[in-house]
Amino acid sequence: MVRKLSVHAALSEEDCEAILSLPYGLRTFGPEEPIMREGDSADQCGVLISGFAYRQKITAAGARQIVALNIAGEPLGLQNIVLDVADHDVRTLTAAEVAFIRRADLLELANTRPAVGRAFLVKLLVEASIAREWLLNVGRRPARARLAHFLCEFAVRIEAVGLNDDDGYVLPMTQEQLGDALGLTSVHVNRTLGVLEAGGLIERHKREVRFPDWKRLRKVADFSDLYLHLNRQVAATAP
Amino acid sequence: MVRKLSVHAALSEEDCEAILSLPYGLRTFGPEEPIMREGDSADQCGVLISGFAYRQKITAAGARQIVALNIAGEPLGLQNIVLDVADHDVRTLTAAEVAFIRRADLLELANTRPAVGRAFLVKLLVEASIAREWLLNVGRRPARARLAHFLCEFAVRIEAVGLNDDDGYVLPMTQEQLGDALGLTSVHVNRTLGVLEAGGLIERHKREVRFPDWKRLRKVADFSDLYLHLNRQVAATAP
DNA sequence: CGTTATCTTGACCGTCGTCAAACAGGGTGG
DNA sequence: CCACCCTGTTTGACGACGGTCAAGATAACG
Repeated sequence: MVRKLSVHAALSEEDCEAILSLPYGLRTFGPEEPIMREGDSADQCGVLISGFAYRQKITAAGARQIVALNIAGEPLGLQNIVLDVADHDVRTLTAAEVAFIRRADLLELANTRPAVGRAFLVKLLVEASIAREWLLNVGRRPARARLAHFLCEFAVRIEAVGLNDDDGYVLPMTQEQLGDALGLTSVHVNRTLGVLEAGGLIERHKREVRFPDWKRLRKVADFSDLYLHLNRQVAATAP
Repeated sequence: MVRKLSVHAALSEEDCEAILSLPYGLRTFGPEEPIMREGDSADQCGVLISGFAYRQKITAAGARQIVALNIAGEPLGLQNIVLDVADHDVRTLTAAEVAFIRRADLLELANTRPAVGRAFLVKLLVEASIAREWLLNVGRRPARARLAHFLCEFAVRIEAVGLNDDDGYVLPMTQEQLGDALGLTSVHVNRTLGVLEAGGLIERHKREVRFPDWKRLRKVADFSDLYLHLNRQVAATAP
């Protein structure tokens, strides 16, 4: 279950068990509930066991930007390992379960089992890479490509952990949340979805999205999965 | 000199010397030269000894987004420690010197001296935090606040390493680069600079910028330096 | 069934982009 | 020393992409 963590770095069975044997507290959340808040000084890290979560920042003017999406199996407050104060909110998107692990335990584990520490580091770096791609997306792509890119990324990411109903998926978010992730308004997201649909690039029933012409969508989205670093090509282990 | 690295994490003298004693290759760059390219599989990391650098990504349509800025003293290709292929370009902004260190050496050092590994981790996390703030900035703030925010961040960051000529600084970049960092066009950057100047929020002669009313600028920019994690409040060391 | 959140659609407007030209400054070479 | 060019800055006119406001249509939910 938590083994999805090993998507990026090869972890031995022992490593996995070591993680699973850590003391943790399991909490259940409903949809749209806060997990951590900006300004919190947390001494715990979380692992998302099931469901979806997202990270957001808010402008003084009240505008919201969703800065990351998290899928079941991904760690949540990894920042807290060394930074004392959270610089953004973490919230559930859907109902979700989160396993909280004490920072000290995690640090110790990383010390005794380098492969585990490595796995966390990879996760961190991939998240940073995704943030950079989002920056490009929000800063430089027009709405249609921007939305298409998001849909592609989501497709690839959930397929990597086997959560997709093949050929498509149901988006776990409202159009308003979609807009907040893309730097658009919900109204414009709605219209742009319509454009993609009219162009035969997506099909949808309610929140379910399918991709009748994946190749063309990728092209429109200017999507390449290089930045997701899915190939597991983790650097050679230390000497 | 390289000691600026320790801005975020307390490093002992020994740690610093251990870093300095690593074998490295020093390279000198002119302005606007590539340091690493997307797709490269580098086995080296760099430390920016002097000058400024930036990271960029390019759209298929040719639009550029600058996704990060690097100041003298900051590490450059830290991603390469565990990720095999670079997902973005790194280029010099001004003339600069870069010390290249082999990945293996860095990994070994991080193993033998936990404080050093910790320092790198903090750097990584702070960079990720900055990326999130940029995402908020580009996605949700109008041009005036967006530009003001950038100017504030730059002021605080270079002051943290003592590179500012007190009360202001000279921006090491063209308005076009500024636009590419902010998701704007150079034309609009120019006009927005004019607006800030007309409002008495900044003064400028050529590329030198001064801040006659720092408090008001901060307010307009909606700037809080929390996300820069400058307070050195690094989490308690491992048990 | 009523109540609420979400989606959809329309009309209108503004911020920002595009295209283009003029201008300033700094190097270079004749 | 001046003509020349190249890069960067500034300014104008115009247009478009996306935002705002508001209303109606669908669903979800008690």
